Amino acid sequence: MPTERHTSAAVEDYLERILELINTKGYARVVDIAQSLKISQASVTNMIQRLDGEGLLKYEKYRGLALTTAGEALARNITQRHQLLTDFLKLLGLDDEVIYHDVEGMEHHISPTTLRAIEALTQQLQRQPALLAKVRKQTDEN
Amino acid sequence: MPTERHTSAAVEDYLERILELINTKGYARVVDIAQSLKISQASVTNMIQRLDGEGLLKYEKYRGLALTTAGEALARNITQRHQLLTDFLKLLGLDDEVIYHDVEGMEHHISPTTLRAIEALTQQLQRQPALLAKVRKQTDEN
DNA sequence: CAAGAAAGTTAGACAAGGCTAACTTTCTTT
DNA sequence: AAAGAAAGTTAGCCTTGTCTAACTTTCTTG
Repeated sequence: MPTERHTSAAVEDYLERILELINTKGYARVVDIAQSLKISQASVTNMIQRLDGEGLLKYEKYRGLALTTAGEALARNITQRHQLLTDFLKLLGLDDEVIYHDVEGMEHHISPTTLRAIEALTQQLQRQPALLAKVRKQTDEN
Repeated sequence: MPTERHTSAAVEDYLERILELINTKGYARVVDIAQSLKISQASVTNMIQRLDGEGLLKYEKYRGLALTTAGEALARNITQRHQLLTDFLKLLGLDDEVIYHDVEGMEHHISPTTLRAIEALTQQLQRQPALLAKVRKQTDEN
């Protein structure tokens, strides 16, 4: 049985970006992760070593890294949360910048149950363009 | 012009609880705040002194504290975010426990714009019991 | 293929926010 | 009003996650 993970927001952010880099560039170098998260390379090296210790990725000094099964599962999970929340907020007609910022903050604090509910809601809302129009209008008022 | 506040999640949590205590008991003692946030009294004393320094509350050693205008404004703002998010999730039929947990995490990361949109959505959804029923059913499926 | 550039690492510092233990002040109770 | 209880404070420590500066390894390129 997979033992319980108690991942911090920071760890989730790292894994999310690493997966994204691997998916888009094929690999994730320290320098890329640092740029993507807007933190120093030193900080990345540090965290990478910790994540290796925690079995979330395999790391070879000066060489490179790859997510383990556990790490990838976690990364995919976060990515899914990110995507679902983004889809939901997009539906409400919010700016991409605002969406990105808020999702980045909220994604670490949403439980599976709530996520499911929002997924269901998003699905239903997609069939209610009139209702969505009202929401958008009301939001933009002022 | 009120200078920009860059309050941490921790600061927001303190202010929120302090306002809640004042509203329900009429005052907020260190021991109450500690119990409410499930942290030690020492930590509370520490933070209280910091918040006094930042002008968010007025504090007299061994005596008591009161929110300043700025502190109360902030506290009300957080409380509003909390309430709005709670109302929204309640509509989706989620458990109180889940709602509480998720709101507690998310409330610190939601921008005014997104909050407005969710407020508008909540309002519209209240007139769509059939849609909400579908969402709830879909959420509970397995 | 050697030297400079780029990437990666290490060491040491720092801020936030939490803790415990020990001490002080205030409150309560007799 | 004195003593014990409750509340509050201080000091010192810890963890997380960040940083800069200095150093090492790897890559690139003439």
